Amino acid sequence: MLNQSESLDLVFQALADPTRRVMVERLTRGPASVSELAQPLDMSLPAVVQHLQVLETSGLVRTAKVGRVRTCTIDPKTLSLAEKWISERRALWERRLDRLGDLLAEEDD
Amino acid sequence: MLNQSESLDLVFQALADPTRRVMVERLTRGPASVSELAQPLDMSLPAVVQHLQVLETSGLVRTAKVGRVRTCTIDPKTLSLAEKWISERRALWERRLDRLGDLLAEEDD
DNA sequence: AGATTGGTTAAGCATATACTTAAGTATTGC
DNA sequence: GCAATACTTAAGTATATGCTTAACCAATCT
Repeated sequence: MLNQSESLDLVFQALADPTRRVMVERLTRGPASVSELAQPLDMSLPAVVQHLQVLETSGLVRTAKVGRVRTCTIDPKTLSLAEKWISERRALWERRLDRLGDLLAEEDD
Repeated sequence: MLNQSESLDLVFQALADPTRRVMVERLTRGPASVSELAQPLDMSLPAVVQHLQVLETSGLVRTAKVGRVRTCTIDPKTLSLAEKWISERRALWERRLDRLGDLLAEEDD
């Protein structure tokens, strides 16, 4: 099992590549096979599969092979993990700015 | 000027490192100098500065030097950029699941 | 059965990342 | 002025990342 920080490492690392984000975008429109994912991408199939593995070990994507075709889907829980980390920091920062505003207002009294 | 995709590359890449996330967390509690940022971190000062540079070129952090001390603050706009990308994908995926649910419900008629 | 499709494995390579130590440069305090 | 503080610069290194090509395997189609 991975701890929270290691998971975030993997998710943000996975999202840091434009090819992988294109793959994620494609998958938000529904499941796809490996070759469907590869079709718009300008690189070899093994390269696509390597990106797919990064997405899979990050937890962002789940895959299952039926016959000879591997079907890929998004796992939105992992996407939320990253979203939550960011929104919490932003909230903290904004609360701080509010407190700062209050302090300045008090000083005007 | 950077395009949207390149910005996202840099932001997610910046957030993919636990040391840098700790630095961001520290900065959400208010501005800090380089040595204050370095203090809880178990690495050399140049290493911290290198991380700081990654955060700065990603746009997540802004710094300004006054006298001999460099003060660092968060730029929440960049944090929102990443948050927005994720939430949009998640929304898209959830809408898709809803439509799928509707379709299945119709089939029951 | 033989060819095609869809994906996998392995090996190699160029560049990027995450550090390190050593030495240097401006402020600032005494 | 001299020392301490707060970085800064440079150079080196080990590991990771993002590809490539070549060869392989296992379902499916004809």
